[in-house]
Amino acid sequence: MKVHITDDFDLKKIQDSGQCFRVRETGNGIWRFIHLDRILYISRTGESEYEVSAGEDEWREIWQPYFDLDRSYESIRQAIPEEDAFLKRASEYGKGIRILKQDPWEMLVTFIISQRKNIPAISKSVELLCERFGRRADTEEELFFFPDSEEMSGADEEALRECKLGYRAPYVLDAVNKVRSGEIDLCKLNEYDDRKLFEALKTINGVGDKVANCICLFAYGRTALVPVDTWIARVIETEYNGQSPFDRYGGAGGILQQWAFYYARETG
DNA sequence: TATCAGGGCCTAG
DNA sequence: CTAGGCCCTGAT
Repeated sequence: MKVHITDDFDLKKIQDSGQCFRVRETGNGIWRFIHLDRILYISRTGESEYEVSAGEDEWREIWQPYFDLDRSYESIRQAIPEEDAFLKRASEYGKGIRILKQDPWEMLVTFIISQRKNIPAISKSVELLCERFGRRADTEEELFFFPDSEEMSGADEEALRECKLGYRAPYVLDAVNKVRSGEIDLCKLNEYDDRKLFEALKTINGVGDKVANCICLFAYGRTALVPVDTWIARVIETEYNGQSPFDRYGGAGGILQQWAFYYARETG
């Protein structure tokens, strides 16, 4: 099926934006995305035209929200004043990135794993986790879904360490326990305001400010929240004299953060 | 081969 | 509030 996307949209930049770790280019300009047990193949076929493997209903109900397509990123870019030269530059450089609305459980586990790792190492661990605990997809290529909390409930620390989780293994076990017991209801958390959501996530072992903000932004679409990692901390220090510029942009701070992160990481 | 840093967080003091 | 320690991997 063909779809039209007129707003900023760049598959390669989305893949490299550091919020998703299982997106692959399968060749010939076709990108593969996985959300829960859905797989999407998508390629650009014209100025604002894309070929997608999904039907109309699935596109509208699953992938349109997934890519946050009801929001105009172009107008967010244009609202940045010229005086804010760095963010102006970063937003143009990162034009095409979207904040993906991904599965909360997957984001919780993935960003617990992410601490003190680089992106290739995160991808490796996530892939091992999928192969070991996830369900195999009914596809020609060997492909595994991200394991849900039930599928991971049989995991012990040793098995997780074999997935290269290191000292994070007990953290992930705590996440499994809290979700399986109902102490944390990832679906219910959606009803909380930003602050409550953030605090609830932090009750899980291994979830600090940075990881909690990532989950809020990349799973719950809380675009006002700004994860501060080493790259963003560096930007705030060197470009803004230690004064974070992101709060000035209210509800869009998290989106600007993503442009800044991408720009800083890609250009050194 | 050795060294360093990596999308941090927890615990002690 | 601040300093170590942590388990490894990827990069140089």
